[in-house]
Amino acid sequence: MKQELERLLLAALARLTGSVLAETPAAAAIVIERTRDARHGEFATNVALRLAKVARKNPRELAAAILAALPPSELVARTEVAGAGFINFHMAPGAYAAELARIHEQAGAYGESNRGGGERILVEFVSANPTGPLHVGHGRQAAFGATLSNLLRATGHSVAREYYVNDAGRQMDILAVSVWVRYLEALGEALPFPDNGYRAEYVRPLAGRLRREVGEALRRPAAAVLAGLPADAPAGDKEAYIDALIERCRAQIGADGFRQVLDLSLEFMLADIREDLAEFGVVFEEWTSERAFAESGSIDHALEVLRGQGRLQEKDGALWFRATEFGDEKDRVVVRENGQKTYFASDIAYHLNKYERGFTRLLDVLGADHHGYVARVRAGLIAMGCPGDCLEATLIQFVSLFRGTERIPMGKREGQFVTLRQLRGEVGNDACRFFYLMRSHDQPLDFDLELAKSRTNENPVYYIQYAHARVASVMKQLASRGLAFDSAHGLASATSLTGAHEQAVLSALTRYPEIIEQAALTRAPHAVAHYLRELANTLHTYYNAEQFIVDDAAVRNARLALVLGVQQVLRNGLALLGVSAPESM
RNA sequence: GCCCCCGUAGCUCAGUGGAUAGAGCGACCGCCUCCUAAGCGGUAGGUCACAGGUUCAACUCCUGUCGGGGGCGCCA
Repeated sequence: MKQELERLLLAALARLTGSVLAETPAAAAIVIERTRDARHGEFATNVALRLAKVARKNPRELAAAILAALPPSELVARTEVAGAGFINFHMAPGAYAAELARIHEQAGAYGESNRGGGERILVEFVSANPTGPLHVGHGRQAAFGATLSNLLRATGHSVAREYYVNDAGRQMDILAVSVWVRYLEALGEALPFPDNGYRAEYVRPLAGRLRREVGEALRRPAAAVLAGLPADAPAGDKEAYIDALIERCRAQIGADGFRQVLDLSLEFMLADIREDLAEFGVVFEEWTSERAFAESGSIDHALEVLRGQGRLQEKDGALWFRATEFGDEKDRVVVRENGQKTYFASDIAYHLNKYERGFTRLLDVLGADHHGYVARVRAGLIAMGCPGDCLEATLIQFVSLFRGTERIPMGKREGQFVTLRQLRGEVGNDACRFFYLMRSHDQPLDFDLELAKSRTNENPVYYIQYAHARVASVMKQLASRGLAFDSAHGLASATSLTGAHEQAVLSALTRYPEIIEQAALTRAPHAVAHYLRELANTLHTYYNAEQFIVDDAAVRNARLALVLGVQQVLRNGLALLGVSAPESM
């Protein structure tokens, strides 16, 4: 409906071009909104107010001129100039009936558009280090990234979802050495666990697996492992200690042995993460390994591009990227004194690679702690000749778990650690996805386990699912009375849906495409969650106020067509969120 | 020191520069002889942190102040 009005307005403005207006405004300048107050009609636009200045006319006069030039449409019952110069549109009942018919016809595709014009977007999300299971914070990023991808697809973008696996670097070494120490322990060697190691429980089964695979081949006496190592925390430096321990491990079991432990750990953790996400309904087109990426020479390629642009500089034995020339607050090291490429070098190389693969928009879903990272990577991209605005980062604020009013402590390195899997197991996937998406991403999330589990009216997930199930229940009731829904009859009679409740339902229902478009554009999946609650509310209200299964066949079929339309839209919206739409509850 | 996010009803939060700022929960009062009461209706509850600025129009944009949360300083 809104699109039709936009088309009409644009036509009117084109007609006025040359006389009242110097030039036709861009389509993007036309803003049509739902009205807050039904007395102002269903839609309103402020174009006259916005164009008044350049047209050198007073807004109300301009609005009247626009209305005079507006092509006739059977969807619009009446228009008016209101207030300071708003144009209000009152829709004809036939407009809603036509939209309802469209819902029935398009079914699962209702709400989709091609606004994106096939733009190629790469959405990178989760990308958690494979050094442990996903925790509840990653869960929020997973739900957000998956739903945002769904929204972008629904609005006509070509979307690829990607997980960047940080399988190179020191954290993986620390995991490997942690596994090795647990393995030695299991074989009876007495040695302390490193302060900076991965202490959590999931490391032990990894050690068990290593033991099954290699037997005692990688066993070394504790005395040989520990001899001459610096002191660990608290007396010494835990970083220095773990680095020394990693070196000792390599010396004791050889580079191949170390690699074996590392690969086994990596494979195990990655399989765990992949399975966890799949069970959560989150899938990726691509899992990019940082290690494979580096070995392919792509980082060197990026550094060559930078060098070619004259953006690199040697200083203090290290190689620097002059990021300050691109708005970053300081220059950045890309190759350290010891010859190792930095994480930053690999990051900008990876983003260059995305761009070179043909993606014109790189969307990173990141934890809120990564905010400093964005300006750096953007600076790198610009320096390498990519448009800086192709990179867009969405920062996801943190999640706190509550059991009622009691906060559940979390910490990654410590033993206590609430995983996504534990959370899903406790509250279920549906509540999990919905609760994660209920709040704006830049709002910290307090996730109440008790609320998410409760089967009461306090729980918004069930409220929406119940509305869907209720319609299914009505249809069962219909069948049990020996009646059938006549779709053609119902849609033809839909102009009779003029009651206040019916109007409210129709109004909410037909907003769906607008919500989807807006949510995709502003990267705001929570708008869908809020909308679905409102739509469910109109359905429940209508349900309480009216009988749907009545004797008059025209009324009955029209009402059923309406509630089936609601059910369809609820199903479509829940699908975007990754929440199931049950037939009964 | 620098950076990011937030400040809206008792609580938790919505609100792409528009008309009288909304929802849920909590509180209070009502509604099943009826398609699922996991539901519905009503009442009460507001200096949109504060001060300037931009604008025909500011909860919304800009600057500053105060308050809360988080991050950064060749670590990944």
